[in-house]
Formats: sequence, structure tokens, C-alpha cells
Amino acid sequence: MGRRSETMLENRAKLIAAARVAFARDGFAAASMDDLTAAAGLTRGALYHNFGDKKGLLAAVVAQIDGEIAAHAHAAGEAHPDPWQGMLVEGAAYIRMALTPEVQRIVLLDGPAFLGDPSQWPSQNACLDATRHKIAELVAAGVMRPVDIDAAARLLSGAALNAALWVAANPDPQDALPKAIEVFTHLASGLKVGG
Amino acid sequence: MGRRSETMLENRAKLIAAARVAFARDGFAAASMDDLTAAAGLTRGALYHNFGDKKGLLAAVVAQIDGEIAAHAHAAGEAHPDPWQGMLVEGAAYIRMALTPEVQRIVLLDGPAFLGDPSQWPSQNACLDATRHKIAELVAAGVMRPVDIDAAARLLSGAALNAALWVAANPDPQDALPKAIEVFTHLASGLKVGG
DNA sequence: AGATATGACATACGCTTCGTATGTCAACAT
DNA sequence: ATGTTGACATACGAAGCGTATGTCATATCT
Repeated sequence: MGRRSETMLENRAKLIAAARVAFARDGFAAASMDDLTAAAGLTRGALYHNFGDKKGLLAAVVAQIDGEIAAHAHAAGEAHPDPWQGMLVEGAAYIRMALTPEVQRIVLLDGPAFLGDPSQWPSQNACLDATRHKIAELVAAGVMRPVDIDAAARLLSGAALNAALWVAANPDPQDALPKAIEVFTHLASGLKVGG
Repeated sequence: MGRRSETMLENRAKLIAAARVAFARDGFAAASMDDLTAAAGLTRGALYHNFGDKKGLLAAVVAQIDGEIAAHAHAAGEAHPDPWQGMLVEGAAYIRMALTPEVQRIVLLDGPAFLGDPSQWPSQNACLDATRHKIAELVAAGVMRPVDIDAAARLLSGAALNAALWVAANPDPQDALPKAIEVFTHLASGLKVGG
């Protein structure tokens, strides 16, 4: 079964790759499954066999992108020695990545609209999870106030998310980005002990 | 033309009312225009004549709900003498209203996904605008740091928005709500002068 | 007042799309 | 060699959106 599994995974990857392009360009609702699969050199048959339905493909795409974001943001934050600075850097990295149309359209807009609340996605939302761990560390170290971990992660994540949406919709994104990061930094400082 | 305009406005109101129910229950994408208009005692003809297309109806619905939210939140905040406390109360009111499925599904999820960024909606997003004015006041009064008004409004609004989504998806919303409000209050304090 | 024009819908139609049901063919199993 | 299964492709039916056309009351013009 070696050869068959290989092509199977290759076709799954092809479909996900084509879906990332189509969903980012047209949005999930307007994207055609016929066009999407044809662009991958397949038909809808492969799609329903591999992902069940249209939303199943979206879930797979979201999981893949989400994982990539979390990995990048985590790497950026891990580099810093000071944990608090690390969290801020991670947040800024999150904002910058959320500026790409692919991330914005698929993960931030269509994802919640068609798959429901991100905190209950099958992919468990790697981004949210990474933020939660970071916050738990900071609270345990006495750097952050003893607030509810889940709530803090979600609100910080939400602030970063909307920061990215605001920057992207801005006429001058290059000018808006540092302003957004500045506000984000101030907001986060409200959670710091003695801050 | 008196009589005709009256029925025209009545029919518009009927369609918007039916759309609020249908969009909240099924989501914008899955809502059927045939069923929706039939529930209002009309047909799709009335819909395309009054609103242009399906998204036009969504825009009208979003504008109506958004206006109601802004009015309520503004009234809640206006009652407080201390401007800073007023902003916090307004934010908390915003979070509570965003807990209703109608607001959440239509304004917070489907709105951004199908109409684009809220800061550029035709309705100008009354909520965001009210928050901006409040923040401008606080900055002018020297209570809030001199941050970018638009950015601060958008991030605070985003935090409140995600707070509501998190609370609503929580197994125990009654327990989660105060936690979310607490975190929101801490975050906001990061924007306070000397806070 | 009679004819005409316009506005506010309803009805009919075509096109696209999704999901499923069925068909096909290679790769195993026995 | 034959049956079975997996991985797709093809065919089909149903639903939905937008538009084109029809209809009727009401305003307008002469």
C-alpha cells in the first residue's frame, strides 16, 4: 500500500494548496469546488472522498495555516530572553502575519464564520494554545496578574487579530502597523503586575 | 405618494425583521431568500427591488443592529460621572450585548466575512464610532495616553468582541462573563496615564 | 377625463453550485 | 484467477441566486 498512500497524501496536499489560493482570492462562500479541484488536476470526487464536504476542506486548510502561524510566532518569541518582551514580540509577529490576505481571509474571517468559535476548532487553534501557554508561564512567574488564563489569551489574541484587520484595511498600512503594535503593547501592560 | 411610501417602508421593515431571524438562525450563507421573503409575506422581487442583492439586505440588517447596540452602550456609559469608568461600563455593556446570538452571528461573524472590514461599512459602524469619540475625549482630558485614536478604538473594540465570542462559546457563560470583563478592564488600564 | 409613464412588486427563466449515487479501474487478497 | 476494496471520476438531482419579463395600481400629462 506504499505507493497508493503516497499519491493519496500528495493529492490531499494538492487540494489543500489549491484551496488556500482559491479561498484567499474568492472567499470560502464564493469559491467553486469544481474550479478548485480542476486547478489541482482532480475533480470533486477526490474532494468529497478526502474531506467529506466543503467545510471539511476549509477545516484542513485552516489547521495548516494556523499551525504555520503558531510555529513562526513561537519561534519569534522564544528568541527573547525576557519572558514579557517575548510575549510582546510574539504578539507583534502574530499581527504581522495576520496581514497576509491568505491568513486574514481564511483564518480570521471565513474560519470563525463557517467553522464556529476558534477555541473549539478541531485543530484546537495552535495560535490560541501557544498564547495560553505563554500567559500561564508569565502568571506562574509572577510577571502577569493572576487573571483567568483562557480569557486573557482570547482577549489578547482578539486585540492582535483586530489590529491586523485594522492595519490591512488602512490606506497606509506601513504607517498604521507601528501604531497598532504600540497600542497592543500598552494594552498588554495592563496585565503586568505593578504595570 | 403618501400611501405608497408607507407600504414601501413597511415592507422594507418586514424584510429586515425576517432577515434578522433567518440570518441569526441559519447564518447568512445558508439563509434562503425564498424562505426569508415568504416569511415576510413577500417574494424575492421585493427584495431585489429594495436592497439590490442578498448582501444589500445583510448591510441593512447590520446597520440596524449596529445602531441599536451603539445606542444602548452609549446610554449605559453616559450615566457614569467619571469618564474612565464610563468607558469601562460602555465596554462591558458592549460585551453583554454581543452575547445575543443575533448580534454575534450577524454583526460579528457574517458581517466582516461578507461585507469586509467593519471600519469601512456603509453604516460607518456606529459602535466603533462611539468608541472612537469616547477615546478622543479621554485623550483630550489627559486621562488616556496620547495613542492613535483609531487604533485604540479598534483594538479595544476587538478585545470586547472576542470577549463576547469567548463567553458565548464557554460551557458556563455566567461564570465566564465576569472573568472576561475583568481582563478587559485590566487591558484598558494599560492605556491609562500613569496606569 | 383618458392616455401614458412610472414605481413596486410577482413570476418565469437560466445558470451555477453543492452533495450524492453510481461507475471505473488499479491494487491487493485468497 | 477471481473477488474485494480503495481512490477516485462521472452522472444526476435539487436548491439557490440574479435577471428578465410581466402585471397592476398610482401618479402625471394634456
